[in-house]
Amino acid sequence: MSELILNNFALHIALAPAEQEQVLSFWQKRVVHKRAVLLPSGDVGKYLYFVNSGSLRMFYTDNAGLEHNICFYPENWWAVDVVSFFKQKPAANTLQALEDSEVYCITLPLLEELFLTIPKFERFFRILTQNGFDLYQQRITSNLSKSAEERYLEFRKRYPGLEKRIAQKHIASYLGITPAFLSMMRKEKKL
Amino acid sequence: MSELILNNFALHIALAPAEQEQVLSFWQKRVVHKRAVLLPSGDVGKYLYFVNSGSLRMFYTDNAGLEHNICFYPENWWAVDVVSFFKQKPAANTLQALEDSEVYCITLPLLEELFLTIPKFERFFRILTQNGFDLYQQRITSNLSKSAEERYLEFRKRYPGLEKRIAQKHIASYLGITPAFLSMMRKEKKL
DNA sequence: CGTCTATTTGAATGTACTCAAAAGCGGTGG
DNA sequence: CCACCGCTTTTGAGTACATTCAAATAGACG
Repeated sequence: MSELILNNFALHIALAPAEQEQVLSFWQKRVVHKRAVLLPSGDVGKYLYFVNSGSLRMFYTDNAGLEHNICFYPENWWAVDVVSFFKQKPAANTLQALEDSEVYCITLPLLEELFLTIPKFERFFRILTQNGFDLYQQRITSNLSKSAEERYLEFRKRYPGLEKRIAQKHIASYLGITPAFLSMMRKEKKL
Repeated sequence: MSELILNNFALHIALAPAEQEQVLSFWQKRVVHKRAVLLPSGDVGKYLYFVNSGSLRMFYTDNAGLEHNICFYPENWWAVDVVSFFKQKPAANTLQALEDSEVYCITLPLLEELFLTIPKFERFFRILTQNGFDLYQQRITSNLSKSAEERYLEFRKRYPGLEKRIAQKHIASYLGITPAFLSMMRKEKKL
């Protein structure tokens, strides 16, 4: 069986066959059901996740109790509240499954052991953080400079096919518009 | 003379007096004039900056040629296009001085030497990246969930007094509104 | 001091919103 | 397996927040 997570590692670092076997032993495979909460806001992030199948979302709940989707994590994405996990602080956001999903997870102590065992993983996770940084930076400029329609097209480009798998209200929340407006826009513009 | 940059290091790591002296030798002090461009978009980021006095901004120029401010860096802030500097790729954004400023800068090779010489700097810059990540994440939720007025108040809280030092159009661009609307809002709401 | 750019102000406009109602879809239990 | 209940999406009408454009004023810089 070809493991998606090994292909993902291979994007940035080369692992010998023996190392691949060894690495996998650090990870725990878990199945989570649709709507399951992997990290409730306020809790300290215990795991870092790799999504093997299905999809997750991270969202912020505002003072009025409204949820705002910060990011989606379909298969082949890494999901974690960076600050909560690495600094072991209460999470400002919630991590939840959008579909029945299969994830690999690892705790911080084990991740640190992995860094000691196979040091090139330091490099791998540094690159991951930088990519996440880049993603967020693009998201900010996008929110500042682009219309709702352009942002929707960017969403479709970043997450191909995801619009058919998850609720429209989640996409609307990610774009910063109302579900009603997204619905109208898709009809008018034939998107 | 008490160095602002040393106090900044002390926020996350402890340095012995001898180390402090040694660390400073890695940095180069530079004076930049108002409107000077420290990193033009398209160039590969050569330096990482610490702002000792004055202020910088990072902005994205869209297809229509309009500038959108991603972040401000007044004194005691670290300024860098993370992806361009660490991955040595062409910058998507521009880094420019908003006021006459004094900065400390370091190249990537020298930074890597610093990591080898005083390994706890690895930790320092990892924390810095995580804090930047946190900042961006908050900015995204803020753009998704808050009104222009609330975002303006957040800006004032994050950058105390900066609204009196830089042009309103830059603040408007940071907030994602027009200068005309910011002006009107400040008048109506007495902000 | 003059020029250039930034800010203010006002009027007309548009993008995206709220609220409400109807229709559609999905999950659950009988 | 179907019927029902609840949540999601659609649709429409009226509305508000923020925009554009233009002109007047103020401020910064050489």
